[in-house]
Amino acid sequence: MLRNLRGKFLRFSSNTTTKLRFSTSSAAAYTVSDDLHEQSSESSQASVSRDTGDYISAILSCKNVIDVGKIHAQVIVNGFLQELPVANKLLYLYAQFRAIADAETLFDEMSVKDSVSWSVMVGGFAKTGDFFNCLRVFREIVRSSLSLDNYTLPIVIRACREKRDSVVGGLIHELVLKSGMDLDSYVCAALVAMYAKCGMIDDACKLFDQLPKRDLVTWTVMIGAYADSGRPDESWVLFEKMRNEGIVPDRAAIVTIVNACAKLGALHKATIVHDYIRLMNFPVGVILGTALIDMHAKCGNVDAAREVFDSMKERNVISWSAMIAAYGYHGEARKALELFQMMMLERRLSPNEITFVSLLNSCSHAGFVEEGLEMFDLMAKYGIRPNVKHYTCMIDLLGRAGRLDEASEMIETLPVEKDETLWGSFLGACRIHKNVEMAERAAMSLLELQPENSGHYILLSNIYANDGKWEEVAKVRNLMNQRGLKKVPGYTWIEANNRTHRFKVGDRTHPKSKEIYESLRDLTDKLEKAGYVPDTNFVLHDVDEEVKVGMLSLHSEKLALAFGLIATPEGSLLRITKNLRVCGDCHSFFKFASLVTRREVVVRDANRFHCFKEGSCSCGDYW
DNA sequence: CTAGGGTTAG
Repeated sequence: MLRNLRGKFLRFSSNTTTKLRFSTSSAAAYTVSDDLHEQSSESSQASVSRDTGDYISAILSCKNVIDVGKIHAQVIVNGFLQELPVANKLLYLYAQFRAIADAETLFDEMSVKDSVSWSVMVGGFAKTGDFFNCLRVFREIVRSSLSLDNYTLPIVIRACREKRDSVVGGLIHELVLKSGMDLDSYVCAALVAMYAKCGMIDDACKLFDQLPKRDLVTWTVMIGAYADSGRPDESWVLFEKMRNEGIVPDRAAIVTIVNACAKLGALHKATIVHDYIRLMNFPVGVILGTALIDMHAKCGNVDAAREVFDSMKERNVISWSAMIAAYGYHGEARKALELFQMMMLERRLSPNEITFVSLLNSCSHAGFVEEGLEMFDLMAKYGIRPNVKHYTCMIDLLGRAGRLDEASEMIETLPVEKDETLWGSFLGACRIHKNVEMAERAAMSLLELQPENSGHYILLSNIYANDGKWEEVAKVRNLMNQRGLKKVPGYTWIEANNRTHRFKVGDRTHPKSKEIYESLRDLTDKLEKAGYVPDTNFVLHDVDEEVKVGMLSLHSEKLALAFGLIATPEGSLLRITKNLRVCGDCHSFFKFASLVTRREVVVRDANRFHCFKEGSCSCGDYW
């Protein structure tokens, strides 16, 4: 049975066979100097076990590959390469210093190898990011009927995770199950992480639930898995559960939950987590610090983000980029640009492609067209070639500013492959500036790229409807029905009294539903008197104008706002989160609402914040 | 002697 499974694994997992690469060993590059030789012969008088230990500690004290090579030479001269612990330790250190070629040479020369030797080789390839060869060596282990061990398995499972190869990963899982080994927590953690990263959250969850014992790492992996799968609320539940079981988080676990809170976007939870970190006196290093910056920023508190940034003793490019992005989300392009200038003054730090995405995004959110163009040109000076994300920012920047022709020309001459986000940005701009032809083209491209996304069909049919092309409308609708697609709901959350409430279009599930609708009707009346005009261009359905107005008033953003108005005390800030981009009509609705109700409203959508105050938005008209 | 989980964009 197991033999069959091994065969199956080998058939499925090997797509190519590569030959081993040979290279000169570092040991060969050294001659043994007299004093080393003397020292070695001296110690050869002693017992074997002591010498073995001596060599191991000598190897451990190596600071670089050259040191390892020197000891390697001694080991050869004194005939200690037969001692597996010694040879394995040499292998391990070559691998640690990423001298994988040296490790391979030594491995091939070793006449006796044990499971540790093999495991170290597998780990060595993984360390250098060569997951292909990592799995290749593992296949040799499987083929040679050596027994699987709990040291090698986590590494190869991680390799599958990195390669997003759930097929091979699943086969390894099967091998583990059928081999009758005890479920090891290292192996399980790796499997859960692998399934999660491959988007198979249900498999990850199932495995996690089956585990007889869960340690800190398995919990952490599962918490992160939920956050990665767009279910950060469940990350939070799991984190509390873990603590209730008496498990104390370490720094990696804390970073994971901070990350989940960033995705949650709930200010209240962000505060709790940060207070907890202070209470537990967790050292805030670069990684945790950066995660905190990101969390505070995404939960709407840029000042707290900046405070963390300023308090950090050490910062890397990621920390700077996170802080620049933080200002970008909040429409503070000036501060983002200032921060970038400050970063340039720090020698030894150079911006990476993400720094520029953050910068360009800041510019596009605030409508800083010229500055954005300048930054885009600056990329070349740092040897960074724009990728599709940079171009998306530029299309967004030009498009929102109404420079559709320039945006369109950029799309035509794009040296990179266009993705759905890029077309989505362009389409958004076309809708803002009501350019039907260009919108049609963008929607068609979206439909080609993602034929399974129902939103694109609705969008395209609406564009045709606006243009009176009813035959085309029917065609698109039919196509959508043929493919059995249904609409995905857009949700809106609002924080009130330390709780988060969720709404979807036309929601009536909330216990205060009746009051919410009354309040909304009231509010709409007031806003219309103040000058708000419903923009039915944003109703994605082919219905009468009157019906469209009715549909607009069912938008989840508005329900959330109406609820916030009745559930929170006057004068307090309203925090709203939307999982899709807020439409133009709601944007204008919020502007008027902030004027009429004298309430400040902060809306987060697609990682952008819109602060509505006294009838205007922090990002001007660049929503 | 060898092993699992953690930071920035979209």
